[in-house]
Parts: sequence; C-alpha cells; structure tokens
Amino acid sequence: MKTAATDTPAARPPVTSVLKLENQLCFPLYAVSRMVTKAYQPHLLALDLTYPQYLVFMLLWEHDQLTVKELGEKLLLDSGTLTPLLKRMEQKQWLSRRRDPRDERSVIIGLLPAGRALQAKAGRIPIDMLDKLHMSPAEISALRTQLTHILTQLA
Amino acid sequence: MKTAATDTPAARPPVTSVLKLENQLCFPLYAVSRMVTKAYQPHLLALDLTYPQYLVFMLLWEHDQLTVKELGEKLLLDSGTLTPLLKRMEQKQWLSRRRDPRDERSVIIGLLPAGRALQAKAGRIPIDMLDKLHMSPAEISALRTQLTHILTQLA
DNA sequence: TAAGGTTTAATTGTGGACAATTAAATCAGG
DNA sequence: CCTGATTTAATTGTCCACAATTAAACCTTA
Repeated sequence: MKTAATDTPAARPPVTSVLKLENQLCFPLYAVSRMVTKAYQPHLLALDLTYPQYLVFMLLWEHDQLTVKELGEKLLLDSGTLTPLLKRMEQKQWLSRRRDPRDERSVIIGLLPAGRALQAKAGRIPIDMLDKLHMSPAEISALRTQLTHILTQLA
Repeated sequence: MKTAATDTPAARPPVTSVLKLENQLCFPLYAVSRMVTKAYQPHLLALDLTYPQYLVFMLLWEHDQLTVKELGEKLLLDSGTLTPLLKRMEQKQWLSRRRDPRDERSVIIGLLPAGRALQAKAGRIPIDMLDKLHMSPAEISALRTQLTHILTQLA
C-alpha cells in the first residue's frame, strides 16, 4: 500500500501520490533553505548584511582577492546576480571593484578595511546558528556530506 | 596580531574555520535548493510553469480549493509572494481568485479546468527528477526526514 | 596581422522572496 | 449597538536569481 487511497485504491494512486507536496524531496529542500536564511536574518541585520552578501564575505575573508568569475564559480551564481550585489557592497566601502590590468575582461573584487572589520563581528554567527538547529556536529556533518553529494550530481 | 598567523596554528583557527564557506551547512542547503530548482526547469518550461507555481499546483491538484492563507501556511510563503504569483496563474486561466462570501477577508483559490489538465502532463516530472539525483528511495526518504526535522526546529 | 571564435562582465527583463505598511472585514467586550 | 483589537490580503520597496543579450577584450590561426 504505497498510496493510501481512501476510496478507489486502483484508480490513479501512483500519479497522485507522486505529485503530493509531502512526498517530494524538493519542497523541504526549498523550504528549509529559505527558513535557514531567515534564521540568519537577525544576526546579519546587525551587520547590515544580506545572506548572499555574507556568503561573498566568507570567501573574501579567506581569499582577500577574487574575480567575479571566481566568486561565481564558488557560489554557483552568475554575473546577473553578482554584479548588482557587489556594487551595493562597494557603495558601503566593504570591497573594491577594478579591472584586472592584465586582462581587462576580468573584474577583481578586493576586500577593504571596513569589510575586513566585519569578520570579527561575524565570528559568533555560525556558533549561534548551530544552536538554533538542535543537531549534533555529526548529524550536521552527515547532512552536509549528503547535500554536497547531490550538488556534484546536479552542478 | 589577531588576524594573520599563517604560521601560528593555534592562534585563530576556530574563528576562521568556522567562517569558511566549506564548513557551513547553510551554503550547500542554499546551493542545492537552487540547483534542484534549476534541474526542474526544462520539465517545467514545457508546461509554462515556474517552480513555485508547480508547488501551488501540487496543493491544488490535491485540494481543489484553498485560501491564500492556507497556501501560505503549507508553502511557508506570505501574501507578498503569493498574491502576484497567483494573479499570474489566474491570467493563464489555471485558477480562479474570489473572495469568500462568508468572510470577505479571505480569497479562495480554485482550480480551473486548464489547471487540472496540467496534472496529467506533470505526472512524469517527479519520476524524471528522481533519475537525476542518483539516490536510492531510502536515501531520499532519510534526507527528507532530516530536512523536515530541521524545518520543525526553525518554522 | 586580420578575421573569427571565445571568454568575461554588464545589462535587461521577468519572477520570486520578504519586511513593512495599509486597508478592509470580522470579532469581542462592554 | 459601538469601540477597539485581530485577522486577512494587498501593496510597496528592496534584494536576490537567472535566462538572454550585448559588448569589450582576448586568443587563435590562417
């Protein structure tokens, strides 16, 4: 009994159950992603950051200099998303945007002091977020592994 | 000197590593969700549907009539997202929007014939998507369970 | 070196997401 | 009944996300 048909067990059960929201993997993925982003909100708001901007910062805190292309490859985002986002971050003096003199097609994003300064303030965010999840490090690690695996299948 | 230390292993490892993209759970969640949505694209495009519209349809195919509030509760979306989305779906004659005569504050969304007709065409989508994931039903079920659990922690 | 193809960002247009506000309808207490 | 609080959608404004197009710079190769 895979469909739980209440009245006509043989009629259309396979088709219907497979098209039920509760039987999808995609919906919890979509919903959890949005809810997790929302859970970051209060922490990020205190730093005047949005969630995708926070992701950009995590890369810049580590690498200091990256091209738009490199950011896009690591975040799986294209220039249509990144260009306006990076311009907003530039306006806040968090980073610089300049063409690579050796290849004028590339735009190099560089971390500025104000952007570097946010790193210390952001240090508590991942810790506070882990609290909200009520999951053990092992569970989190396992989930990340599964998701990363899916990513390699799709990306 | 709290920032650098490529040479002093004990200095700031906790802070930095915790702020690395690769150590986050949130990023794979965010990226996988977008990639899965993108994987639906070719299938949905054939039906002239977007992914959130497809989610709305899965609920309407099951329930036939739902208020905006009920849709929002089930999809975890607010009226700022749903109202314009539902208006676009109304324009395509997929559904109707009318006030509840017994409570004029509520808007009842009703499935129309053209919307019902899409159900049959959508039947293959979940099956085709499962193929793309290269995961066993058990793995998928386990992952859905974990995600649903996180959802209850956050929502 | 000139022509054609490739790479890289930027731009444009559409469609979500969501916070905050507005406005109408309903409800509860007096 | 009347008043004030609550519920519900709609609206507004900002910020992603992404497909498709454009344009400039670079590269290849004949």
